Amino acid sequence: MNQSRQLDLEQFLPYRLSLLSNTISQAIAREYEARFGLSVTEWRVLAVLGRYAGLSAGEVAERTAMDKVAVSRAVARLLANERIRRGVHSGDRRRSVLALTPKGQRIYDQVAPRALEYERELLQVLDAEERIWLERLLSKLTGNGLDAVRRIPLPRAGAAR
Amino acid sequence: MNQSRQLDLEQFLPYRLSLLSNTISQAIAREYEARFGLSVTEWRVLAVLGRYAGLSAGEVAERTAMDKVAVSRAVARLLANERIRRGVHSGDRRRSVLALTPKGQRIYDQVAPRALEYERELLQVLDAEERIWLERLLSKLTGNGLDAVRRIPLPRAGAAR
DNA sequence: GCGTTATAGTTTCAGATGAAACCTTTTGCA
DNA sequence: TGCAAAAGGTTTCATCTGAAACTATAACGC
Repeated sequence: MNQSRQLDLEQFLPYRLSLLSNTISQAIAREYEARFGLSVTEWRVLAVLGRYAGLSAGEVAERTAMDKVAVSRAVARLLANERIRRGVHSGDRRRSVLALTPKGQRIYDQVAPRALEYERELLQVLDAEERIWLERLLSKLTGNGLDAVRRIPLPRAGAAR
Repeated sequence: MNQSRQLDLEQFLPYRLSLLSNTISQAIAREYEARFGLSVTEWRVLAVLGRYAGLSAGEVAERTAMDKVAVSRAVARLLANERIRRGVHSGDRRRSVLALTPKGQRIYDQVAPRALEYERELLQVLDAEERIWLERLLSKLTGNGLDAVRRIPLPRAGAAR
């Protein structure tokens, strides 16, 4: 990256990651929106429920790394479109129990293979060895890397406001 | 990644990238905001101008991968706080000529090393070989990978709306 | 039991965002 | 020249977003 010292945005790791990630996400999001009227948040909820029916809103939030407000809103829209249904947990009436409707299932069945195709296409520019490294680097950065970043202390104020 | 077929959000490359990128960005953004009252967009503009004084708004947009609306707003706020100044290009009065003020420069001088520290901290969990691969993978994915994704054709409608 | 605290989820409010419309200056060209 | 089209930026509008406040239910401590 930067051979350290001067900061160059184009070379700055967080910036590069953000650029890569946003470009990919937007390309996919555009298609979800155009074909199914699905936002990214709705798509994530759908994807998780397609795999694990019966989750509560909170559990969906965990698995999608969305906050509960975002989940609540995505769920509301999916319900309005009858793509999911909501029941109440027996034994805890605060908890919801979410699952795809047949309509939601049909959308999921179309969207999921599409998503995998995007992934395949992206990975296709990498050879086998590179893919292994990618997996390894992603895991390491997501695990230890994020922990390290989170441990960085805020420096003493010095407010240059 | 997915050994293909079933879609599992946690294993899905675009999702993992987005998660990693957002977590890092948010950690840094929180500090910019707390210490300098800088949003990410403002910070990006500042970073680019700290390195290349005299750019126009459009040139800033290119280098930061922000759209011109976002740049316009970030510039407006930075101007209001007297962190940058704006001149008019001699010979093209549509064009702006942006540069840091001394105040902006002082902030840049504090923020830039901090940004590099975040990057260092993140990279610290990787050994030398891994860093080389990271560089290589990022370049490849950002170049060919994104091209490949962009080439994916939209499938015939089939609207399951 | 019964008040206090915690948890699941929704709503509100205020700020951020992107697309499209807009204004101004410049460019291309008949 | 003079006018249509393009380019640099800004504003508007409708939507999205997160934090904090709020509602309803459940769990805890006595």
